[in-house]
Amino acid sequence: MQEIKIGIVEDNRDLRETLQQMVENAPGLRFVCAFSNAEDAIRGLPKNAADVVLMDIHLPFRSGIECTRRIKDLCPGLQVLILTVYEDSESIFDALKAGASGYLLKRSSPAEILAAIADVHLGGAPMSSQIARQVVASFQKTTPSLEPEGDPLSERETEVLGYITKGYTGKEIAEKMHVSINTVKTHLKHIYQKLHVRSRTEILLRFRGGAADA
Amino acid sequence: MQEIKIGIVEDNRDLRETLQQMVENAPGLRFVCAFSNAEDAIRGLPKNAADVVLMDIHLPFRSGIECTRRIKDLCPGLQVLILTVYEDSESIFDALKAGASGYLLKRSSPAEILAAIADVHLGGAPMSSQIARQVVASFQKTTPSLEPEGDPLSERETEVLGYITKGYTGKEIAEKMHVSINTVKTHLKHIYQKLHVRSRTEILLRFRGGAADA
DNA sequence: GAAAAAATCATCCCTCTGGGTGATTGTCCG
DNA sequence: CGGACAATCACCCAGAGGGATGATTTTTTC
Repeated sequence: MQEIKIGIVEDNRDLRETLQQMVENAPGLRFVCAFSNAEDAIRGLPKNAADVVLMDIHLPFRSGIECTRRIKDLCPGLQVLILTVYEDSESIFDALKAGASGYLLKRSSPAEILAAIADVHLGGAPMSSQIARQVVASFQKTTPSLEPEGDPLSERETEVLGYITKGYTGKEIAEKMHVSINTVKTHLKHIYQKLHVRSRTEILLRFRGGAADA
Repeated sequence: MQEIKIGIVEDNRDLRETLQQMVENAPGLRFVCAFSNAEDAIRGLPKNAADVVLMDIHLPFRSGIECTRRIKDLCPGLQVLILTVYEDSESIFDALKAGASGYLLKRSSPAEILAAIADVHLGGAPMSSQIARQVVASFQKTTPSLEPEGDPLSERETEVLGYITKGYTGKEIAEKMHVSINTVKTHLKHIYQKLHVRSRTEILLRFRGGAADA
């Protein structure tokens, strides 16, 4: 197998050089570049054909998350491994959303770090199962309950809601349910009231992920 | 710490009894019930206050995935750990969507199985990093490229698309972008042409997950 | 049996949406 | 310079969407 080419983005000089040496001494890995800040990385990384980038999540100006987003935009094939001190769910979560493939605690042993690099290069996504759980949880929200606990939808209303979330128009729903368009509209109004929304669009937005933002 | 109460759903008698013995002999775990098919499990599990259920993914009639969905519907707090022979991405993926908290290969060592149970009970989601990667990938689709490779959206169009996916109306977008509603409509028309859709609804459906179905 | 909730349908009204057509102003590139 | 493209705006039109109000029937519940 070809050597895995490694880039490093880390503002702490000691850690950066430690990582670099670790990579240089590891069989199967080749160190190709290192940067101490996001700007340099965004400019420099596309020129160096790295396979995997170790990215500190805490960078001076632009954060590692923003940097990850930009890098993945420029080089979609490149794998980003987030380096972090704390298992701060929030930011790791954001990093994954930004396109990171996994993450690594800075206190990990060299062996763990090398294993994670190999893992990510083989198509894995190294992460603790705590984080995995959060990702899975967010993932499962693609089919959430959607009921505001106060006023349950009636059977027919639930049915209409199902069609709405699948993108059917009012007319199509009326046909499928063998009722008039007016009936569908009435159900729809009740659904809107109960879910506190004012349009199908709002339902579609709630359905699968209020987690999406820029 | 309180003992973790374990339920088992597995049609193969040998494996079921092996698992049961393993649980009974493990400190910190207590075996509470076992079922050989989905129907019994769906009826019996709610009565037994288990914390974690080991669920075979291949069950005779109703699959373990469907069973998981039902169980999670009846007992949302209960954690389901999928048991599988193969790392079949597709079905593991579906199981996670159905509400499973993680999965376990049947060929895992007793130590690994016990570790996974402890993990899931502590809020983790045990899974191989290969599966984690797939979950992350699906997760990242919340902000997909959406471009059909043929005709890239212009800068302004991309901007409008961004607002659309956040649920803004045409009028609101016009205000935010400091242009007339007509301009927004024009951009919209071009976006529809390029993405081959005919409404915001279709965009919302494409955006985040064509993976969602009943 | 009476009250409450669901399901059914209708009519009016007004706004938003999506499609068609066309026009003007830039800018970038050969 | 001239063509291509992006961005801007306007007008028209048909239809879908959403709000308000009201009515009838069935089912459920007390």
